[in-house]
Amino acid sequence: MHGGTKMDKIEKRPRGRPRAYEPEVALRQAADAFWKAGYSGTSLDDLSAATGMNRPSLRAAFGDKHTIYLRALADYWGLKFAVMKVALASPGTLPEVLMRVYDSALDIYFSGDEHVRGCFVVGTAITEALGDPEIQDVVTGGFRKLDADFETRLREARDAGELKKDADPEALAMLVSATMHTIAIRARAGASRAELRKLAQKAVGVITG
Amino acid sequence: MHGGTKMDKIEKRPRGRPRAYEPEVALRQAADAFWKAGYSGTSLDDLSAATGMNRPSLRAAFGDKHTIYLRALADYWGLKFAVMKVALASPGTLPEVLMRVYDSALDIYFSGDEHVRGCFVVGTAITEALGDPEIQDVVTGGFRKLDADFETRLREARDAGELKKDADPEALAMLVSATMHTIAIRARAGASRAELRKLAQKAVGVITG
DNA sequence: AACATATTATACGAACCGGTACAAAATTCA
DNA sequence: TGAATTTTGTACCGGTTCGTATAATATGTT
Repeated sequence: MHGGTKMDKIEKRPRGRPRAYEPEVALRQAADAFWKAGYSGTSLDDLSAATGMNRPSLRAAFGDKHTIYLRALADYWGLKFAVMKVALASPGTLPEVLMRVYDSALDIYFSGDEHVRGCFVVGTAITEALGDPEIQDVVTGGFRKLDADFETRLREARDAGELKKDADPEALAMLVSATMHTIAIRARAGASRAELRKLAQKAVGVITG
Repeated sequence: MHGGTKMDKIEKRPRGRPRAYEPEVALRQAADAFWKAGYSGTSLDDLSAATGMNRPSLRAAFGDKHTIYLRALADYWGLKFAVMKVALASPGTLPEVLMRVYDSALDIYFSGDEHVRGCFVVGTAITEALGDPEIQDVVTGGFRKLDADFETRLREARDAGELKKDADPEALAMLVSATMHTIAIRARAGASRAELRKLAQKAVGVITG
């Protein structure tokens, strides 16, 4: 539970008073707070309560509220990219792979300790994106990457004969993303995991012909 | 510019000091403010500035912040339902009708005086839905209605021979909604109207076979 | 033991927040 | 003209928000 993966932190302790938190853990807890109530709906006191750190420590460790949010957002994209990469590279037929994509996404959307959370980007960044170019850029970049990854996999499927020869990988990738987006939205709106999985199955059925 | 549509407001003036605003106009201006920055990101002072009304008047006329937001949300759904109904009942082939659906939605999403706004629900209500059951219910109800309207139209199309006999109207309706949702999200993330229209065309192509 | 260093904890400040009391203003009615 | 009625505008309230200055604490170094 505490064992290190690489060198078990034999790093010489730094000079002063030791930290009372682990940066990675605290940042994840901060992200959880944003995930629940959004950027504007989360105060520094909320972050303080979520992490156990007081405001000055929070500031010293991660910067101001905006910076903390951007870090949480970047971490979320990192997780999503990694999970999607694994799912897209998994073996099986195209429908199986796509269902693995959606099941992996649902794992994230329903990863809250008690309740649903939906997608961090759709649930918190989309609202802020209009008035915050920095957030907007990160969001747009992430969508572009996922679109491209889906399209690549669909092109492979077409070339492997899993789709009709005249199938349009770009168009189908848009629908794969669209299905992801509708699931993200509906999760936050209260739909059950079973319901969303069924939706994904129907979408995959149409997309793969 | 000021002429009435029905009876030109010959209604006898009420007793006291006359209102300095038109309730419908003010409510729309308040909705615009929420639309830009979200529920948590909009203060009563913001609403006051947007409507020209001071806080006490705002309160007396429409209730507290939460109530004002719920009214704006209900009005938005009303507009969206009406516009979708017109588009779905319009003449033409199924692809033409669906493109009219998306063009109508884009009319709303790009109806801001200066910038894009995206979908009011996706852009502002989804973030709050998790922690606000009242908002969540309204959002879910709206989605359900639109899903049903799309499905009805698709079933008609199938029965009219515009879709394969074994087409699944429910599955296709999910994809019609999903495409709407991805457009709503991407609009807020900064995509251009032309780009989104192209996306819609590709999606309609796949959906209608 | 004394000092240097890094973090934590408390407390403060200025601005903002949602909401409201109260007086001033504008109108109708008698 | 003056009373009644309704809205507006100002000012205030308690609480929150973000940020920071400052003191206390816990460690390594000499």
